Amino acid sequence: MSLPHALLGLLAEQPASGYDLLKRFESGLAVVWPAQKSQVYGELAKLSEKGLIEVTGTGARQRREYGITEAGRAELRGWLTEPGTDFAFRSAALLRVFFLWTLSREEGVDYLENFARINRERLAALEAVRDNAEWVGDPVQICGWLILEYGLRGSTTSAEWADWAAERLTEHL
Amino acid sequence: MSLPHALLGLLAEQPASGYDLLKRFESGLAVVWPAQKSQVYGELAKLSEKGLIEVTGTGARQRREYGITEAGRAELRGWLTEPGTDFAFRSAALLRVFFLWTLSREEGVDYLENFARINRERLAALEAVRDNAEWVGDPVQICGWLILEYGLRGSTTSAEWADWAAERLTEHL
DNA sequence: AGTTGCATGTAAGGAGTTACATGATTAA
DNA sequence: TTAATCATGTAACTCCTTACATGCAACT
Repeated sequence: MSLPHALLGLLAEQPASGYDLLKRFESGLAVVWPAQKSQVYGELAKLSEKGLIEVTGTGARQRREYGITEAGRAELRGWLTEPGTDFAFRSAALLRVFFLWTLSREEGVDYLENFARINRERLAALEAVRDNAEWVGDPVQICGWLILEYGLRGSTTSAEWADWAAERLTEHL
Repeated sequence: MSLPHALLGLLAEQPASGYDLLKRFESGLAVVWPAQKSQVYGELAKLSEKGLIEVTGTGARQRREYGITEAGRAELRGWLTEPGTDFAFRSAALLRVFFLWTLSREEGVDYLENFARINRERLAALEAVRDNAEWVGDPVQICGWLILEYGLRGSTTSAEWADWAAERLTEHL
């Protein structure tokens, strides 16, 4: 159950509407946790029912702004500090690699080269984010910076691995 | 839609029962794509209805063995070669990092140190797999080996990043 | 006779995706 | 007045998880 906690985390920083939250997902959070609008609006309703967030104001175009409650902050804290934390991750792109032996060598190598290319594109995009940001050093931004660095290191590692894997496939298949 | 394709991929290698497939998920595939038994049995029924797999034999204890059909191989091939491939991944562990600023410095550092520890444990487990395996070099095993190497590199990168991130948090928060 | 491992599922519910649907406000 | 953007949702469906449920076979 991560989406509700992601919303609580964003609202812990400042009040926001569903629309605002969706934009903040797209620019940043979506890299590690994508979310659809129907799901965000649905979760906001549930969180509100549970008293973890509350409507703090309304605006033009039936805008409804939510803020986190004390109960919400406690829930967020629990999620961040509980010991049995979920480290599972899923990647369809890696799953495919298990089955590359069913293709020809050329097709397999193509797949891995594409894998490398996608990761280099992502790396370039993240470098642009890093270079264009103004680093003021508030705690929120620092955590974003940590994730950004993870992205930089991770896409580099992935791209290099895919190059290596393409060579191994060429050699051994 | 990855689970049905994962099953097709495993059956492309050799016929197997739901039980067999579950064991093969646990030892290997589950790292990139976890699956529950209820889901596997359910998917097998669906794939069979669609004609992508078929019952190839029965055994003791109502064992039912499935094999992939030609239509199934075509479907698998399509999934592996289609251009608009899904590179999204989800990680609750990284999502949490976005919100470490809501904790104290000590708690944040604890989280990252635990992150590093988990990755070093995983690394050790993968090294054991690598060192205990007999490498005969058939195509199926080579693809497994590529994934294993991804795991080794990825957990190393993740552990080193977490060390680095813990230092940054200590310095800047 | 009892335990372990093999083998298959159902039921219920929550998480996530895709498509559809509506309406208000602002700027060109 | 038209288009873009802001803003909120519902409906239908699939995917995934957890808990429950059953029974056979082999070994001790």
